[in-house]
Amino acid sequence: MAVTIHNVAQEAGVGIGTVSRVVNNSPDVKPATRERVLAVIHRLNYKPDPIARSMISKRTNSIGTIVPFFTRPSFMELLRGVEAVIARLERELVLYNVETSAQRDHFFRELPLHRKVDGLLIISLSPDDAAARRFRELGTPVVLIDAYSPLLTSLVVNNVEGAYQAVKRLIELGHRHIGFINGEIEGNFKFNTANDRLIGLHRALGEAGLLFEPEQVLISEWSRKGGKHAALQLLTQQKRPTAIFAASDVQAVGALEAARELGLRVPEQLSVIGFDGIEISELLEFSTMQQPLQEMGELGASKLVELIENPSHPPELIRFDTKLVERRTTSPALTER
Amino acid sequence: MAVTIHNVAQEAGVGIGTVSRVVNNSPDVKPATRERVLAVIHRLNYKPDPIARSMISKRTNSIGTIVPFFTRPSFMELLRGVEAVIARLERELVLYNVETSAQRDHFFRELPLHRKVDGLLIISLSPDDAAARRFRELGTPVVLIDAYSPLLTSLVVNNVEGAYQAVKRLIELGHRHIGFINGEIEGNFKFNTANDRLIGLHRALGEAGLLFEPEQVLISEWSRKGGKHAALQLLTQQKRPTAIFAASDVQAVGALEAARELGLRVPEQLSVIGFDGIEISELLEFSTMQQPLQEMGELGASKLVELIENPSHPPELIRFDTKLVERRTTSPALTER
DNA sequence: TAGGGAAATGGAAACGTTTCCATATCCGGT
DNA sequence: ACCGGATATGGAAACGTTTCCATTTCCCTA
Repeated sequence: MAVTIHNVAQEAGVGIGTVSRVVNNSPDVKPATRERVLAVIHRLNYKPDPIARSMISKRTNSIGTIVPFFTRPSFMELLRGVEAVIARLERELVLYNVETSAQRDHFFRELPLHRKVDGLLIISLSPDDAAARRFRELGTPVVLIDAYSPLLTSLVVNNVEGAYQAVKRLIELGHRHIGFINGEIEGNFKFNTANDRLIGLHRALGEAGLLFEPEQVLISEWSRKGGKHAALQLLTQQKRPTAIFAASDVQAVGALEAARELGLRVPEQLSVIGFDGIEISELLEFSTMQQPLQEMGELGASKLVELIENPSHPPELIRFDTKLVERRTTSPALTER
Repeated sequence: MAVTIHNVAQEAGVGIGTVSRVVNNSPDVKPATRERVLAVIHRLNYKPDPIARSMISKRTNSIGTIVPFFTRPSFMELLRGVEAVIARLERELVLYNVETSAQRDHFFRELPLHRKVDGLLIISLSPDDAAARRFRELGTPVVLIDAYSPLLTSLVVNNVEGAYQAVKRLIELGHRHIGFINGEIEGNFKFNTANDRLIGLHRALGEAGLLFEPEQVLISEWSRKGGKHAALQLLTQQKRPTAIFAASDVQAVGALEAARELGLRVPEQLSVIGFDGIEISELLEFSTMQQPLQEMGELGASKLVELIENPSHPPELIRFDTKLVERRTTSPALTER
C-alpha cells in the first residue's frame, strides 16, 4: 500500500542501498544519483517507516517522561520546559503518569526493557539504588529532575537552602512562632524534598536561637485542600503562629483560604510564604520561594538527549538555587499581641 | 543480547510459532505446552519486543494527542481525562504541542504517515475539509475535542448556548452594558469557539431587546495578560460596562486584576463571568460558565480507542452542555450610576 | 593505453515478531 | 487395530529498513 524503499529504488533505477544512503545523507553517493533519487522520493512522497528504522537502529526518537500527578501546576511548569526542548530537537514526548508507587515501580521495571523510548526523564521520583543500578546495567539513559540518585544524572533544587532562606526571612521580620506545612511522603515519592525543607527550617530556627516547636509542624497532602486543612489546625491551636511557611504553593493557597475563613487578615495578622513560584502565586500575590522550574525542565531534557547520544557520560549532579519573591503576604510581626 | 522468541522456543523445546501463540493467548495450544512455555518465558524474563511486533501488526499501542499550548489550564484539565483513560487501557500517550499554525499543519500532514501512533486525538484544532478527508483516506482514526469537522468524530461544547446563558444571566441581574472579552483566532486555532461565543452574546442581547455595542467587544490573547489589557481598555472608555463576560477563565482573571488596579470593587461596581471552570475560578471565587473538561477528555480518549478497534465506525457529533457556576463576582447592577 | 586505487553502487543478511500453510499428533468410533 | 477429522505444532515468509561486503565504475597517473 504505502510506498517503500523498494519502490523508490526501482523507480529511480538504483539499488535500495543507494536510496538508503540518500535518505541518510551519506556522503558517498554521486550528486547526480542523489538528485535523481531525491526527485523520485519527492514524486512518490516517500517517507521511511520509522518503525522499520527502529527495528534496526534500536532508536525511536522518543523520550519517556515519568511524572507523578502530572497535572499539578509545578510539574506542568517543568513539562513546559521539557516539551520545548524535545520539540526543538525533533523528538517525541511520551508521557507516563504515576499515581501510585506500584505504578512507579512498574514503569521503572518495564520501560527500560520496552525499548519504546530512547531514554527516561524522571520527575520528582527518586529510584532506589537497585533501580538506579538496573537502569545503568540495561543501558537506559536516565535523567532525574527534582530527584536524586548518586548513580544517575540529577537536577535538584537546593531545598535545604531554600527553606532556610524563607524561614530566615520570616524570623528577620520578627516572627517567633512559625508554622510549617510540609508535604507528605506519598509512598516515598517526595521524601527528600519534604525532608530537606524541614532541615532548612531547623537550621534557620537554630541559627536564630529559636526553639523548634513540633506542634507547629504539620504534614499534609501536596494540595490546596491539604494545605487548608493543616493551616486550619495550626491557626486554631492555642499558640497560634504569626507566620506560615508552606512546602508548596498549592498548600500556601490552602493556607490563605484557611486564614480568610478564620477572618485573619494577611499579612497583618498572618504572614505566608509558599514554595515553587508557580503562576498562581503571582495571581494571588503571595510571597514564595521560587524554583526555576521551566529552566530545570529544559536542562533536564537537554542533558538526557546528550546522554542518549553519548551513553558513557558519567552522572552529574546539578543544583539550582531558589529565589525569594516577596509579594503581599509577608510583613513584620506585630510587636506583641 | 536481549532474549528473543527464538531463545524461548529453543529452551522450551518448541517452535517459535508456539511461543508466539502462547504469548498472544491463542486458544489452540495444548495446556501442557502452554505451561512449559510460560515457565521458560518467566525464567528468562522474556518480553516481546514491541517494535518488532509493530513491524508486523501495524499497531503501536500509542495514542497521539495534538494540543495547542498544552500548559494552558483548560487543556490540562482535558489532558487529565485523556491520560486516565489511556493509562487504564494500557496504551501510551504521545504529546504533540502546537504553537504555530505551521506546526499544526506539519503534524496534520506527517503524523498519519508516520504510523508511530494508532490514532490522533486533536484538541481545540479544527482540521479543514481537505485535512479531514486526508485523515480518512489514510485510514487514521481521529477524534476531535473542542473542535469540529463533519467528517470526523467531534466532541464539542455548546458554546453558543453557554455564552447565551452567561450573558442572559447578566442581563437578568440588570446589567445593560456588558463588555465581552473574546479570544483571538490564533491562525484559526479557535475560530469556532470564539465565534460561537460571540453568537451567544448576540442572541442574549437580541432576545432582551438590547443593542449590540461593538465598542464593548474586544478581542485579546487567550491569556491573563490579554484579558487584563482588554479589560483595562473596556473599563476606561466613557461608557464603562457594569459587567464583563470573558471567553475564558484566564482572561477573566486578567479582568479581575484590571478591576483591582482601577480600584473598582467586584462585584459591587463590576460583575465578571468567565468561561471554562478551571480550578483557578474556584480559588479566586469568580463566577464562570463551566465546561465538563475532564469528562470530555475521557470520552474523547474512549471514542478514539473504539475507533481504532473498529475503524469503519462513522463519525459522531457529541455535544456537551456547560453549567453556570455563580460565585462571588456576579451581583445585580447598581440601579443607576 | 593500461593499471590501480578510490569512489559509488547493488543487494543479501539481519532485526524480532506474526501469520499461515504444511505436517504431525491425538482421539473417538468402528 | 485402524481410520479420519480435529487439534497442535513447526518454521518459512514477510514486514521495511540499515549495514556491510562484494562488485562495478570512475578517474588519475605513468
